[in-house]
Amino acid sequence: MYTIGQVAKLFHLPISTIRYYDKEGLFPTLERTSGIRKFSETELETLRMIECLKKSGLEIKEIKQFMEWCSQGSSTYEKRHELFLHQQEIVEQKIEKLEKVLDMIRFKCWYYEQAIQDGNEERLKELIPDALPEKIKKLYERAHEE
Amino acid sequence: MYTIGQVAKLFHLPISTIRYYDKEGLFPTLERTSGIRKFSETELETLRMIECLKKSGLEIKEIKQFMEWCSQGSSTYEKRHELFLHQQEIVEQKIEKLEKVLDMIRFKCWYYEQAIQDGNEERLKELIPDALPEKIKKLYERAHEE
DNA sequence: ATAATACCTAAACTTGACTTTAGGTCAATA
DNA sequence: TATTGACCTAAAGTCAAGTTTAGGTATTAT
Repeated sequence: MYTIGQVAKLFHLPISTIRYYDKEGLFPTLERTSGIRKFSETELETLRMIECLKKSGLEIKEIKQFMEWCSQGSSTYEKRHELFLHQQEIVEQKIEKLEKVLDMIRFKCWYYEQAIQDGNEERLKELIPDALPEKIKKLYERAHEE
Repeated sequence: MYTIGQVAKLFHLPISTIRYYDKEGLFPTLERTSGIRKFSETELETLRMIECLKKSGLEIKEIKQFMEWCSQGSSTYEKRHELFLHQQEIVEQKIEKLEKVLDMIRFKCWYYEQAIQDGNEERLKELIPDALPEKIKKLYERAHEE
């Protein structure tokens, strides 16, 4: 069993955030002794899930929905499974988009390295887009497609 | 040259968002004819940069700073280069974190498949963490490390 | 005994990134 | 001629996700 302060340290979160999550109903089975929250292993796993689902793009409300399903038992296994299947796709798409962002950034890194060497952008402007070195051209194209 | 409406369509953005970016100073060289904004290729590339930098986690203020550097010419090449080097790291870290999130999600997908088959979580609870199948155990551990 | 800590609540405040509203100009179409 | 459509502004409103404030309790350290 952990107090809110201990949990805050474990997860590097402000206490106020954990209270806020509780107020929003994210710990449906959280117990208290004379008003004071007692966090068990269940709540720690819940917090891990909250962090995971938040990073995957869910809102607090939606996470609350999921936590409600959890406390409804075996009848919601299908729903929970579908949620994760869906979030899997979402996160895979997020990663793909970030890979594209990374190509744009890599292109710009190269661009400014050249600009620093040249002292201006005259030569570079001539190169774009067709006369770029092969590797750089690929970055440029992936970053500019659509 | 494009009107704001054309740009909005090209980028699938609401007109109000583009006006907002302009108000925040994100198009330092944008020209107008009798009050009406005229977007050139420069502004389109700026918009691509805005989207890229936003996805990499920069705030509008910071993007504005970058745009100011752009209009200050060659004296800011170094700063701009450093910004991209830094954002490259940030985005690489973001991707790593999302890979970890993905492991948690994959674990949960497997978990609920099992729970659906079993009709309950009894057997599963016994398996965690040591008696999990090798592949699943790896997902579980990566998702729970730290 | 008093002061410092760790906990509690309700309610107001903050922040960033937009979006909406209310009002107006100008050109073209019915 | 009137109304429709595309543009404009300033200012207010919205939304999520916290954070801060103001006030209170209970336990422990000096």
